Amino acid sequence: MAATDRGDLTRTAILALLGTVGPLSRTEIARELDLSPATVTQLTKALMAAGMLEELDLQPSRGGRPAQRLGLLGSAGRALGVKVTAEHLVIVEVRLDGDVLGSWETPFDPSSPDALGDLSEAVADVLGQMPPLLGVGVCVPGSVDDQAVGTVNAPTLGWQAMPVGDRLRRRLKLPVLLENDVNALAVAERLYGRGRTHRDFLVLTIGRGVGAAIVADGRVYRGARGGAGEFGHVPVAVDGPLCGCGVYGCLEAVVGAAGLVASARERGLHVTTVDELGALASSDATAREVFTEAGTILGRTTAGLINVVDPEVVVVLGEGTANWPYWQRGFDTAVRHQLMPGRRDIEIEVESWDDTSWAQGAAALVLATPFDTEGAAGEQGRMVRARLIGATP
Amino acid sequence: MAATDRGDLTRTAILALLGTVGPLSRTEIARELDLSPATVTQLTKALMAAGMLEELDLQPSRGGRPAQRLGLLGSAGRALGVKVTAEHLVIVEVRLDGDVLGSWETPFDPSSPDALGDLSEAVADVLGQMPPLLGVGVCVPGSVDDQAVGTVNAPTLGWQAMPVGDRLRRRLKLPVLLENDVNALAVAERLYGRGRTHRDFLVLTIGRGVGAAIVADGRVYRGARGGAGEFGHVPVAVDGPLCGCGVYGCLEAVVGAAGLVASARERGLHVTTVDELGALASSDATAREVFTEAGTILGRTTAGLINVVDPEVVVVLGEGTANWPYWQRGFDTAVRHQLMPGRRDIEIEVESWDDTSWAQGAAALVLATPFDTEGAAGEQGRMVRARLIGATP
DNA sequence: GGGACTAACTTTACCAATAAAGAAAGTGAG
DNA sequence: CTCACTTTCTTTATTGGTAAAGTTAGTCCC
Repeated sequence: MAATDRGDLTRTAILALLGTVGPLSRTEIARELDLSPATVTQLTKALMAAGMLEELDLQPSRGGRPAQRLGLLGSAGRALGVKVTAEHLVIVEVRLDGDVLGSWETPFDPSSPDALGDLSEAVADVLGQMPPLLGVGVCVPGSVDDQAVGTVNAPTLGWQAMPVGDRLRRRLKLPVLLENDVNALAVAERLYGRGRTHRDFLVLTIGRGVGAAIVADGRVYRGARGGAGEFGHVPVAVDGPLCGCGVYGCLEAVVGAAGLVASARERGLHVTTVDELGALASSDATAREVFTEAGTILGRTTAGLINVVDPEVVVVLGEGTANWPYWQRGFDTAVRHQLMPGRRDIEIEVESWDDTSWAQGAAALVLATPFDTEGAAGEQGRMVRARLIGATP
Repeated sequence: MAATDRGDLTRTAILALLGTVGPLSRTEIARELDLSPATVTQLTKALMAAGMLEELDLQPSRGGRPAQRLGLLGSAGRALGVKVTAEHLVIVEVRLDGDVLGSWETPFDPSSPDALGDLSEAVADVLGQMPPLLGVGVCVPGSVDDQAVGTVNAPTLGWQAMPVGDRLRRRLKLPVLLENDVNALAVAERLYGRGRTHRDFLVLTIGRGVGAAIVADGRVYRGARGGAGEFGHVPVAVDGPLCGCGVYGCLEAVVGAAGLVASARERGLHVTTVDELGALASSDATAREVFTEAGTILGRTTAGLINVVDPEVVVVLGEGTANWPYWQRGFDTAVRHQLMPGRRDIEIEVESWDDTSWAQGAAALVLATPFDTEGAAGEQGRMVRARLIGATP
């Protein structure tokens, strides 16, 4: 992009790279960040002079001069990640290398008149306990209009044009990044998961809602108004159940948590949550059938998306993956059945999941900014990078 | 990206910009190409010294120093665009500003043992008649594996791993760019159509097949293996008709040309082509019903895609648009019905279409390379730019 | 007609990154 | 031990582009 306004982007990218994957040689850094060796030599020299990097051991030679590994000196960056739901907040503290240092959970009412104040205070409380960090990432089940400002539209929370970013920044005096929850997961996946080796992939989430994030050419695609990835609202049934979005027959209404429970009750099962349904499935064929059918519908719809987007890998995440073995029967056959020939070998991977995964995604928003070559995170990203350079003694 | 290897990218971008939209002031150029005014001053100075640009009239002042418009001197670039189908080739000659200078059509048999030889000769014949040009763009109904090489997979043509690019380059001694046909249309749209004002849009094509191209952040998204946009193979019916791809119930099998005819005959109409069906529709309600139903299915599926991709505009193109008034009844209501609230205001535009439109898209591949900041077109793109700089006297 | 203002350009100093060429530090074959 | 070769890193000259601070040429208003 620019020649001079990239700020410390490249410098911080080196620090962040070493922070996330551990010591590397100069050549490896160059390869990883798509720089010339000359540049890496220059920048690492500066970083070493500033006391942020040190030379470590020599790698055994592979037929030429042995590689000199470089390692981070001093504290690696840390960030806070916040997941906002209609009932509670989950906050995690994550180190640059992905290690979770701590997690907190508090009840939260997004419809309270001063919801943003409550949110700010909850985060501030956690912050009080710890040394300064790079920034705070927040993910919400909705769309983020202008990422630089952080205006949130989230029907699930009853939020419309909520100035979440602005408010948090004023209270916390830290860079604050906002993003849709599924997109945040995709950022985390790009930083620590399948994205390290793939530039084009899909992240699918199942749980209360159903979502998708599209990673194209290594970047999370946000769409014209930050609303890309509303996979849950692809129509799958002409006269399907009413969805929370007001439309009938959305995928989410059919295979989301509420849809599963409804479908189970229609079959005479007395369950009120997906967890109960999952527990029942080990012994009850009808319960398994509910999952299988959901898997079939999800699989068919996913196949369509794969045909349109042509990813290398699909990663499945979300609370719903707990019951994945039951989904899988239907899903696998449906996907393979509906994929175009030549794409049937696509890898579909279900990754581990726990309660803090969403919040970890949010933290990744901050920890990924040093790699954000396009400067998409804007002003907030620049601030994060400035803190990374400034923090290490 | 790089500092030094961008070649003449910016210089050619200025030439191409003036070629496509006509004379502009330095400030306008800077705005359009996302450069600083200083850079534009420097580069235009060089281009004027080289005799490629001239200063024209002064624009009336808008409160400050009046803008000095700059215009191209000498011949603007021209390119050839080739559309390959199972029956014939359409070739057009297009000037940088989008003007079509000529068009040719010849029968073509892709299954002939020397199909690539036939193709090369057909293009060479046309080339023989004209002064040298920037390059040749070729679009095919299929996917292009490695754009730099130009290896084509196109089931419709019976082509698998066909080295089209390689062969043409050797015969023509010109830069040759290959692309999927719908993606090529999207490039043209980006250069001359809605893309001039929108960075995120969808191109939908209806006709023999059904396709889509996704333009995200101003770039045509090609997917992991160049196979993005296979919208025609999204599943829409559980027990639908068999599609050419070997799967049952694809959108294309239902609302593609063959699907429409089949559906019409099921209803007792004696038609063998969509053209006949279209002619009949003006007087026959059943024929109209066929289109309306197809429009409904297309609309519902498109709404799903819009929900996932969140574009600003959708452009509908293709032979099938001739009957659009009949599709529209079903399409419009289905789309509005299935779109998430807040997206219902999306603009859907049907553009004019003629037999050479596909080939014009192919030519746009070449004419757009000067703007291809990411250098996606690789070596061939660089050659096109070199020719643009070299050609103008 | 003379400031105050504004928009369009230009100059200058500088910066980030590169290519190209070379130095450094090993391996392995004869 | 020496020579050819490989890989890693460094040096140097150069490039493409920028920000910041002019300069130029108008308008508008008194």
